[in-house]
Amino acid sequence: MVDHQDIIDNLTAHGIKPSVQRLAVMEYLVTHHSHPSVDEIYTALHPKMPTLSKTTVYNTLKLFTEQGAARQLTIDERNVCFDATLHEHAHFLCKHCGKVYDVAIRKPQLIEDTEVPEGFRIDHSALYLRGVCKDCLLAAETPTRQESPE
Amino acid sequence: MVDHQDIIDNLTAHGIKPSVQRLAVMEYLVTHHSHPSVDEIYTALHPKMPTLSKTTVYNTLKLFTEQGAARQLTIDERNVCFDATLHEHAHFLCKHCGKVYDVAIRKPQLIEDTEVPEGFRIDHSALYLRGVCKDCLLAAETPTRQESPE
DNA sequence: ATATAGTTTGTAATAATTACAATTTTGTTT
DNA sequence: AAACAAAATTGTAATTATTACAAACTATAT
Repeated sequence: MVDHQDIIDNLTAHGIKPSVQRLAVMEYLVTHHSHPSVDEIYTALHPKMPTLSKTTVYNTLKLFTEQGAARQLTIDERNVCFDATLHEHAHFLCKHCGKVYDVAIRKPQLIEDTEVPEGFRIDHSALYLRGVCKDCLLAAETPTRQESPE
Repeated sequence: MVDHQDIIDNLTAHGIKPSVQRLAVMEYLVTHHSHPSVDEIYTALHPKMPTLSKTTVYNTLKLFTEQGAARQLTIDERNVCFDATLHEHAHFLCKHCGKVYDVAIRKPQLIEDTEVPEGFRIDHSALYLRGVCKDCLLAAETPTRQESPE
């Protein structure tokens, strides 16, 4: 459903020259909402682009983040991951399977709920939730019915 | 102002046996609200406890987190850091100096502002803000009055 | 005093990320 | 279209955070 030209326009609109590698990374981001890590993106793209370097993936995602074309998530302490969905939303990390889910925010502007000290400039906010996702809860329940709460 | 016995009681209340090393780490946490990293804690304690191992600091903070005696923050992508303040509050990372500040939350229960999917279990939420702190803004303004907004 | 479990330690291994110089590609000027 | 300059990509090496793990140590119970 994602038009190639849309991706080019998206990059261009963020002041990013649409090279083949950058297009590939952005295309991966907009077609996979799994909040991939650098390694995940590299591993997925490498077979079709054997000359792609992991450094390029790092460089590209850094550029995307700086130019506001993607968001860097630090919800998972093991590695950062990325999201090209730009509207305000929260993220949920399942501590069991490690998946990161998007969660809609009812009332935008979370910052207004905080008492940010006078004189501080806020550029960005992130709401991270942790717990166990539905799939993992069901899977844990079914087989033995013997599970620790953590 | 923090009584040694209070720290012992705090650990015990969380089911943690108060060894010398664990006491030292917890004491550091409750007397330093800088949201220290493992390395910061290790470097601070090592001179007075030359046999202390960095692995022990890792083990100890992992134990604290698991037992609910401390929180692990993933706001800074460079390394995780820790906080022994347990009441609900947000964190602010200054992208210039790297300091992490506590920020009070006006209305608790941020989770209620999100549309968490049916069947998910949420154990924890974290609100992370990023920007530039007052000190860094002032410092950037004074000398030249020539600053890029980022 | 001995056995046992729990804790700490140091080292080695792993994994994520960054630095950097060489190469390739792209764009521009002649 | 050749020559040049700038930008982007690549591969390797270095750095850093974290984890694995076995040995040494400590505390506790018998």
